Amino acid sequence: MPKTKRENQIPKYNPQEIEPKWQKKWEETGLYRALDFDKRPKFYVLIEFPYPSGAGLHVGHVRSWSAMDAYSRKKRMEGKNVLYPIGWDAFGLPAENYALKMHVHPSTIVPQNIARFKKQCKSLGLSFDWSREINTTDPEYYKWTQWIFLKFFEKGLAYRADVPVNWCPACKTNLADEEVLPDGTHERCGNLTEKRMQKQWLLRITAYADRLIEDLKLVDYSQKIAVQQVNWIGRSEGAELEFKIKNSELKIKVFTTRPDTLYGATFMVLAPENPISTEIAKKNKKAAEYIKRAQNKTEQEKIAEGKDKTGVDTGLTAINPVNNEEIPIWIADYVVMGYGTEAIMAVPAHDKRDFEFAKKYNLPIKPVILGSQGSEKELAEAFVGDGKIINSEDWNGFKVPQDIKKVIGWLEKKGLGKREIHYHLRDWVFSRQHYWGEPIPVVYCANCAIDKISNIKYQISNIKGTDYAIVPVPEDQLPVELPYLEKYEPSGTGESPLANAKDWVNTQCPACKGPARRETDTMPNWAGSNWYYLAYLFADKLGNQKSKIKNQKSKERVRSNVFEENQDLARYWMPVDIYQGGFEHTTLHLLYSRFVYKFLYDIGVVPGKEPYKKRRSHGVVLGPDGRKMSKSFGNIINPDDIVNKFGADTLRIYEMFMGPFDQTIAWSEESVEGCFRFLKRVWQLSLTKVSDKNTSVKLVYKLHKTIKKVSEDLENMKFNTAVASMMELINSWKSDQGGLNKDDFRKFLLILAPFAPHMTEELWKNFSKNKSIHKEPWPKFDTAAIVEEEVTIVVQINGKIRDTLRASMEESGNQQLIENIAKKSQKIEKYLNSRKIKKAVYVKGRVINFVVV
RNA sequence: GCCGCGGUGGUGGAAUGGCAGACACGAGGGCCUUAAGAGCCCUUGUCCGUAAGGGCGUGAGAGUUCGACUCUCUCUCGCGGCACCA
Repeated sequence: MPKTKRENQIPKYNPQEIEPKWQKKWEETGLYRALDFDKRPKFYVLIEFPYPSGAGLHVGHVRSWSAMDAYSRKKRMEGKNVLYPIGWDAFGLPAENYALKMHVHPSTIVPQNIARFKKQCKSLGLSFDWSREINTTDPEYYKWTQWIFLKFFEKGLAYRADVPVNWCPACKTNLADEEVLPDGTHERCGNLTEKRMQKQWLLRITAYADRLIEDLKLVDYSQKIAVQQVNWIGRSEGAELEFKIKNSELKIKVFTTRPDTLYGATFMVLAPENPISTEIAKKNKKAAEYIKRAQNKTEQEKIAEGKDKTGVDTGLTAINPVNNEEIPIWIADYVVMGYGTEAIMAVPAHDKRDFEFAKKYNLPIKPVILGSQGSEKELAEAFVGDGKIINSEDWNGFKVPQDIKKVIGWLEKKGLGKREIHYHLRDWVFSRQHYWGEPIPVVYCANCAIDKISNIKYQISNIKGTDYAIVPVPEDQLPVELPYLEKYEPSGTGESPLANAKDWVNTQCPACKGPARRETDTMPNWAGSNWYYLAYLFADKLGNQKSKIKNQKSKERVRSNVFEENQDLARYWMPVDIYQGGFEHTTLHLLYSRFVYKFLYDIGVVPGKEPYKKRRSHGVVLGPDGRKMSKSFGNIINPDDIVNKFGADTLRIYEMFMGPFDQTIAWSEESVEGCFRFLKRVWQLSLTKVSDKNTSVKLVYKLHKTIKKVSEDLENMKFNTAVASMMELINSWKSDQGGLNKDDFRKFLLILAPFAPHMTEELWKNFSKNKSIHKEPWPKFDTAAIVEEEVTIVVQINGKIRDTLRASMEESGNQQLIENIAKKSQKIEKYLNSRKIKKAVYVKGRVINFVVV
């Protein structure tokens, strides 16, 4: 006896068999290749290219890429020429740390990791255009990362300076401000960073601060992202003023956003790091001690200390430029270094911090702003609201904040101050003391530093008492290749391990041909991702097709400039239509790459001001226990396991179904099974309930509703409800007596295709022998089919639902008729009995509400 | 402190100002099976009630409205960002 009748007749849904088969086929036919200059409208979908870690693909990658894959597939079906590329961001600390841990050279381990990532991506059936694969560690790629640096240098936007940097003792390198979390820890490794003075390369991102804010108007970023960028840049407008120190040549420069409170300044505060503080400390022991103590505090000590303010009176006085009043000068660390002028005029009556400080040290408090209900009595707290200026001679009666402009105008006219803008954003620290990065393409030449002409031409850097000219490596000598180093551990001294590559370091100066030293610092791991979205456009010229390049003579290839030569490609493809990535990159990669693109625009090699037209971020996928996935918690979900057990289609659908795309969500194994069940049901129904007979009116209605819903939801990136609506459809299909007509089933397969590309391709064989479902046009819903013939109208009494009634479309247009039907209902009659109807509100086809008394 | 986002069943979550809880998970019951699994069917916000039916329900409170998960205000809790930033 056969086991059951069914099992013998119907082939089981077997993703392990179907999926690899189609993946192979798609690759062979180049199904997802984007065509340059194609006549169809272009559509550029970008996901953040991964850093190929040793851990392999994360389910978080899958969430983002599957969803954008579905989006890309729909766009293709809608007739767009879609570019959906992938590459590898393989330089940087994580790769190097991993290599150190595994005792394998990064140049060996990185390709291994890439191979694994690639295999995993392919097993998901993502529709990447693999012909454009890029790798930031390829010399043909980083040659152009270096070229961009040279351009920055040429325009004076890359410079070396002694600046306080964030040093990570664990990673043995300095970091950019953006890489340090508010508690002072390194965002990658979690170790506490320290402040150090060090000579560093910086990129002048501050020169672009206003444009980075202003041009957010040109793009569509989600509110959250735009706000965070604006906050980070932290623009504030105000005035800069000078206070003379009594009996001294020194002057204290202050920046204030409240020049209107100038008459209320009762003391001044210098940051301990302010050079004037240092000067004062020379003759004042107490001040010197205080400064020393303040500078030794770590970030965490400062946090522990809270807002409790400390300070020291210098005994000196400053002269208020408006009224020549003499006020004491203090040094206190609540005035921080690195912002403004590192000195303030303190107005305790109208600033919370100054108020606290004044109370603690018994300093005078003088109100100069009167609020609407305010009085001039002793203040219990600082008054920071709007009001009228008082006690301020010429300014009395001015209203703030409106009249602050007038105050600044007044000050400017008298030559006492000027309008000034300050930013939280600081220049981007662009050098790292690590091996695994792009070498910075400059050399240091002592000889050229002596030469007077060169002196004008080059920046001079003093290293250990000797002046060196910083000579850029000429473009035709790029790339400056990273030498192979057996030992590449960071030294911890602040010097890059590259300094040990003597043969490489000692070189010839490109300018004077004399002996010179190469720069040994490398670029941060953000360097390669600054322009990768452009690299995809001409990937074939960036080492992507190695064989081609190796055949060319080296000189030929350096003479050409990929940016200048491929502007037509950039004009065709740029800007990116939608850029999707992690929220954590908002003030890192996203901000950096906008800055770099703007620079490239300024030097005329890219066609627009902004690289990304639209930016959305996705939520993090947490472990099943609701915590961040991590080895130490043992809660990591490996996508391979899910693919092996349920197939890629199930994994993809689950990650889209799990919740709203932009929301953080915990993994749930049981819910994955639910999605697997869904696909199994589709498979089953396709084999049992598809026929040549007409689909019932009800089911046709449901189908077209679903087509409409899925089309809209995909467009709005509401992947979870798109999947839910298809589940609803199959529930109706399952319970429907007849099932779907072949042609209607075909339509259903088409809308499912972006979500479950393998299964739908397999089932599509019944409709087309040769043409892939992914080449088919996106179905349109039939407006006539979704017109309802009958509607349910809710009957309310005073807004409470008491009954529902069915009416034809025609009837629903007649309020009087509906009212009458409703009134006749037994349930309603009960409520209307002996009560007076004050009015009846009718919303056509929806609700009839009787207001009764 | 400032800015932004959010609070809906046992769980993840749905709902152009118009039937709250779609869809899924979990749970309970049943069918099928030697059994397990898979599959299928029913129930599942909560309280009262055998039932019919009814009361209550979207963090709390007020408001606007014929009608509020949805809009406004106040509060509260949670998440994220910025922060002695002058």
